[in-house]
Formats: sequence, structure tokens, C-alpha cells
Amino acid sequence: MFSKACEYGIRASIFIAEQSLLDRKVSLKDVAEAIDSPAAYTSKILQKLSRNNIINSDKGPTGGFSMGKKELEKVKLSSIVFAIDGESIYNGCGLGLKKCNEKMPCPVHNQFKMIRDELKKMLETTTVLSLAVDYEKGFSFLKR
Amino acid sequence: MFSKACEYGIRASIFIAEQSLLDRKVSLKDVAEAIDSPAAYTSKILQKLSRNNIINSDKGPTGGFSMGKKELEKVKLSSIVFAIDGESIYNGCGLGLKKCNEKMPCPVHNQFKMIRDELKKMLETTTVLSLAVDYEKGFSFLKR
DNA sequence: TAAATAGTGGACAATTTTATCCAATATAAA
DNA sequence: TTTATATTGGATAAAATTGTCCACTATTTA
Repeated sequence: MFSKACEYGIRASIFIAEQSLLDRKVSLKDVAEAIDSPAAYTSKILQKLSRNNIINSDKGPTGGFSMGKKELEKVKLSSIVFAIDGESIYNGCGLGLKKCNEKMPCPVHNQFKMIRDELKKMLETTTVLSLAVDYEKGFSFLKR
Repeated sequence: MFSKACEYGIRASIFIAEQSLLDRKVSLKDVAEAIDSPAAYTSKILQKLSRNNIINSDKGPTGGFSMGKKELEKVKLSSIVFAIDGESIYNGCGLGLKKCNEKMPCPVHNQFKMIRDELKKMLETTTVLSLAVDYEKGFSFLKR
């Protein structure tokens, strides 16, 4: 469904969000351990999220990654997916045709449209904050 | 959503099905041209479909690929996806966790389950035959 | 101002996926 | 039985994705 990079990105964001709720900045190492991902690769992904204003990053001692109140309130899963995987999830044809629309649809255009629209709605309405709160309560897990 | 191989596989199956409705066998070249895919790569995919009894393949002159009446009636998209991409679409965790279930869910487990179940239902109820019939009527396209 | 810390950026490596090439096999028709 | 045709299987190659390494920059604290 998503690229590995995107999966790491979502998991990392949830962890950073949760720690930010507790007023804690986290280091790259913290993140990689919390979500069980390769640190250096995760670093690249966090850079992307940072450039897209989804998370903050601060250098130097006492530095690390965090999310501000504003970000916590407004960041949806869709922002993360878009920042990392682009809009192919929404636009791309299910059968890989370059052009595929109502006028000239691939054979499964309508069937896929249904699913895709559901997915889109889900991503656009699910906040990282809500996922972080559940995670904080121990209702969900970021590794294993 | 699916691998490129799987996209080619679905498109190829629809084309072969449609031609079989007209009692025509098609060659690898025919398929590759009809769905605009690399021939040699498509060959590997057709082999996989053939071994999974989704299509027939006959060697020699007058050989080619085809689908029998039985196959035409029973082959669903799910069979093709399973033959090529395996069951990761159904089982795999949306966030890439090795273990993810009701007891120990990833943060988006339930949200993804909804979408995935819809997708599964769609794949399991959509026959290649129905897609081939639409394609035959000019309602849908396999390239561009 | 020096030292220690933490993210950044760029080059590089491994793996997986996608794609190509060609000799071998099977088969139909002449 | 020879020839032509079409798929098969194996080896390779190219491209994309995933993952690693290391020197550099920024920043805090002593």
C-alpha cells in the first residue's frame, strides 16, 4: 500500500507526537528504537517531514525532533503520505495506465475509485494527534 | 497499491479473456502490444499465471495464450493478485509491523482493516470475464 | 571560546523490482 | 522428418528502493 519509507514516516510521526504531548524532544536514536527502524534511513525520512513542516527539528545538545501544538492539531495522515509518497495514491491508475479517467477508464476504474476515495477520506480525517493519544494509552503499538 | 508485475498481469488477463471470447489465441507479442508492456517481462508474468491455472499456454505454431470457458467463469481479480503479489495485500500490516492484530494493533489497524476488507471484497467479486466484456464493448482501455 | 551533542547532506552500498537476452524445448504443418 | 513458430527457463542487466557511512554544520553548555 505505502512505501517502507512512508510506513516509517507515519510511525515516527506518531511517536514524536506522543512524546511531544509529554513535552519531550526525542533524538533520532530514540525514534529509531521506538519504531524499530534503521536510524540513518529514518533520518532521511525525518528530514523530509521537517522540510514539509510536519515536525520540528533542532540541532545541537538538547536538540531533537518534536511537534508543536499547532502541528499536533492540524497534521493528518494524508500530509505525511503526501510528503513522502506524493500523490500517486490518489491519482495513479490502479492498473498503471498513464492516462485513466471517466472518459477513458481502465477496466477497474470505478471499482478502484470507490476504494481509493475511502482511503483518501480516511487519511484526510485521521489526525496524528488522535493516533498518538491512543498509543500513549497503550492501545496500539509501533514495533513488533 | 499493486506491483507493476501485478498490474501487467491483470491487464494481460483481461486481454486474453476478451480474445478468448472471440475464440482467438494470442501470442506474447499480441499481449505485450495490446497492454503496452515489455514483452520479455510480460512473459514471466504469463508463466506465473499459467502455472496457477489462470490462463492456458500452448507452445509451437498456432500456440499462444488463452482462457477456457471454465477459467473465464471462475477467475476473479483476487486469483490474479494472489498468484503474483501473494497475500500481503490482505495480511500485511498497513504500517509494516511484523505482528499486527486485534490484540496488539498498529495505530491504524482498524482504519486500514475497513479499507482492506472493501478491497478484498471487490477483488473477490470482480470476474475477469465481466471486465473482458466491458473491454470488448469499448467501455474501457488497457493502454495509454 | 572550547568541547560535546545532535541533526544535515552527500556519497556510496545492498536489496528488490523491473526488464532484457538467448539458447532450449515443444509442437504444428509442410 | 524437417522447418518454422511460440513458449520456457536461466542468466544478466538496469532501475528503484532501502539502507549505511562519514564529514560538516549548528547549537548548547562549561
